[in-house]
Amino acid sequence: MDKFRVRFAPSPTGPLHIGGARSALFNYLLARKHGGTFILRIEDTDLERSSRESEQNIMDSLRWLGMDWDEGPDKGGPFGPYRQTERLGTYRSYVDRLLAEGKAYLCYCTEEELAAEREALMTKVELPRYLGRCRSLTQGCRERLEAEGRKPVVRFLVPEDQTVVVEDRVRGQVAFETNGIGDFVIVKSDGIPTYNFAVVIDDATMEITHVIRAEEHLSNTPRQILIYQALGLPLPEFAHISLILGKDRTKMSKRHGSTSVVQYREQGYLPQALVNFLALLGWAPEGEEEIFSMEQLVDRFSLDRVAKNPAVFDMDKLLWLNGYYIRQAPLEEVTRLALPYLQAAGYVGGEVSHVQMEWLKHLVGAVRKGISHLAEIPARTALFFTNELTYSAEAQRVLQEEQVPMVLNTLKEKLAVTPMTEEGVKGMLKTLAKELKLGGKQVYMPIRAALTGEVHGPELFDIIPLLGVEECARRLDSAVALVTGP
RNA sequence: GGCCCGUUGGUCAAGUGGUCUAAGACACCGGCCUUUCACGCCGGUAACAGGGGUUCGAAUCCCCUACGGGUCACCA
Repeated sequence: MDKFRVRFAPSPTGPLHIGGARSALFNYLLARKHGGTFILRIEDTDLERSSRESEQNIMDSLRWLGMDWDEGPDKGGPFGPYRQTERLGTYRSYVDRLLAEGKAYLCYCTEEELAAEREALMTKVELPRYLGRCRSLTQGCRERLEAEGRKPVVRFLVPEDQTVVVEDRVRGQVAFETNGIGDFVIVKSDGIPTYNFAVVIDDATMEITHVIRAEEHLSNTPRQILIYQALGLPLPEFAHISLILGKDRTKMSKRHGSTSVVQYREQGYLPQALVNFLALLGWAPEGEEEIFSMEQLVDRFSLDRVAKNPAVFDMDKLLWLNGYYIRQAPLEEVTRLALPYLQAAGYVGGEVSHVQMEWLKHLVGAVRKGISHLAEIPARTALFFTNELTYSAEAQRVLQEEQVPMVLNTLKEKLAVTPMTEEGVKGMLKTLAKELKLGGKQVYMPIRAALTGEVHGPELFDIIPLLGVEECARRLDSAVALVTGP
């Protein structure tokens, strides 16, 4: 194959959906694998719902995920423009051809008339579709209707008794009968083409070689093929990937929780984790390895191993995968990513000094093991930023033990002469238990409870240096005061 | 409802007629590690939707049924 051109063609009617991101990813991966071209095309023919905001969101999300395009509305390219509303002239010439050749016609039916027709067919238990009432209007008829102020749409004349076969790279041959397809609208009354028409013209004129998109488009494909044929345009290869389903096995929607890429971004998912996860949804690698960087995915991805069946979005696995990436990534990077969450919680100011940064790295390193996404950071680190510790029920119980005041006071003394390093604290803690002749649990649990208010948490040898001698002393005193009474 | 796609453990999935007494991952359960939780390590429970064929032999091929999904817009 001398040329490999694929596209991701979202309609900018909302933030980038997780399913859209996966479609984009599959296209991107294949383009990079084959040294081809990845094109971003904005399908904004729905004037009502499209917005530049959404377009921007989609581009930001794609970039955040690590997908860059070679041609697109923002960077141009030899086949532009890349926004459908800017290609109206192109569509017009093709529509005129269809009209001139009698392969399409004007239709003046009103919405009410169409609704009535649909209703009638439904009650007769027939396929609801357009029956072709305006197929052969006379010139006079047309003039009268236009005089009434009716704006026509253009309908494609669907040939009868034909079988259209979609050659699909993931599904094989899929046949459709044209009799089940009514003459469909290709240009709306406002002069804007519909999706089914614009997509064909764009894919053809942009010389797209492989159309890889979600399965919901499979049923539309025969319509599109009919247009390709009517215009004598070469067909691209098609590949329809299955949908992503929610837990209840219906198409993933807001009801299932977060569906847009930005939401995951905001909750502190790493783009690498999301990409890895999305790739595994509907595609299976050859070996048993499941952790892949974008580069590795580019290397291994192939349409042959894309599944036909829909996949349920498994939040548990995403959480695990994200936690895995958080644990694996360089501490420096995770800290940088965690910073905004700490700032939003008011724990850290806008300016971060070098010393503070080192402290933050230590902090993040101490808590990263137990989290699956960065949004958990504030809750996990709250104890380091509070002046008034609250003690959990278990912590209070632990502090009631009789040896506690003695343990805490001894610790306080030792702290003053202990180097605030992991090793220093570790050694001090060890000798403390030995000198006191107490079981580990009897000394370490009270310390933990006094210092954090909890019975679970990071390692003591992380907590103590992080808190510092003074703060530790303060907390120790508070705890002692609490149990010995005023 | 018509058309189209799909159906391997709770989830993602490997498997393309014999090597399947069916892999791996997440989740779950148990153990180890850890004087906490987690992480990590080790182990375990758990599946070919049902029924007919074809075949010496079927998770793999065909048919039917059931179930799930998609689509039938002047949305994409």
